[in-house]
Amino acid sequence: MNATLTALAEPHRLHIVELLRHGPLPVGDIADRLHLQQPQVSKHLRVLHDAGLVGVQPAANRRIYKLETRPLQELDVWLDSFRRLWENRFDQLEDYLQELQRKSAEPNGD
Amino acid sequence: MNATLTALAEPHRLHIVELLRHGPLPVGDIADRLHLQQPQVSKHLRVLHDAGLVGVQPAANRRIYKLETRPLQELDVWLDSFRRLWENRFDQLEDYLQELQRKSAEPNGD
DNA sequence: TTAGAATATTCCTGCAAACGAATATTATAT
DNA sequence: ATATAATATTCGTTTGCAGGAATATTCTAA
Repeated sequence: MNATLTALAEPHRLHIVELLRHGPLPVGDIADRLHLQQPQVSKHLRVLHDAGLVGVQPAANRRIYKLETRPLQELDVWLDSFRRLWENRFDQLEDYLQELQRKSAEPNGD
Repeated sequence: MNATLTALAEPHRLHIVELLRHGPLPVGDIADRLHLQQPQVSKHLRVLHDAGLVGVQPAANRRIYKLETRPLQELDVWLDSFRRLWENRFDQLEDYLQELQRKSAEPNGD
């Protein structure tokens, strides 16, 4: 979980993940599309790989990276425990009650 | 998005968010339950607040922090674009095809 | 107004991470 | 074996946090 969030918290890495969503890519292509130096891409891919967010498949001279969905699924599960907070609309009710209280305390709106 | 991920990538802050999932809390209570110094909690809350992940409501001497679900909803929406990758099982098919290729290339299975 | 509780901010230090440049590694082709 | 392409790693530098300690702020109560 933490490794996943840490990996995704870096803008370039997030971008790489979004790029790989459309299919596997070799390192060079990623570097080209993101306008990054190849070494930086390799380093970012290493972090993503350590976090389990990408997998590699060697192909001749190149290494094809592809997205691994497991960590994203875990993130999804984690989010699920919060989902009812906005689906059940309990927060909207709370906001509404606060709004009422605010209006009664200060009749002059904003 | 990036602010959200950056904020959640810190273990203590993630813990605070999980704590606030069960309801609003004043700073002191958070510090107690997480065994953290109050100043550190205030600083983490500042980051969470800047990211829109928490809101504050002053109450007398104290400041009650509560979870804001908007950023988590955005994260949910972002995840949604990846969800079909594991729901449609295209990746499993890909794994299966790779497995076949691996076996035919090396008959002696590891 | 003064004392005290709850919270926020500042200053400092240490550390981890990102970048650029250079170099090393791995694989292919001749 | 050598040259070359693709990728990975290392090194040095810089920057951005996170933590601790101290201090400042804000609010309440008398």
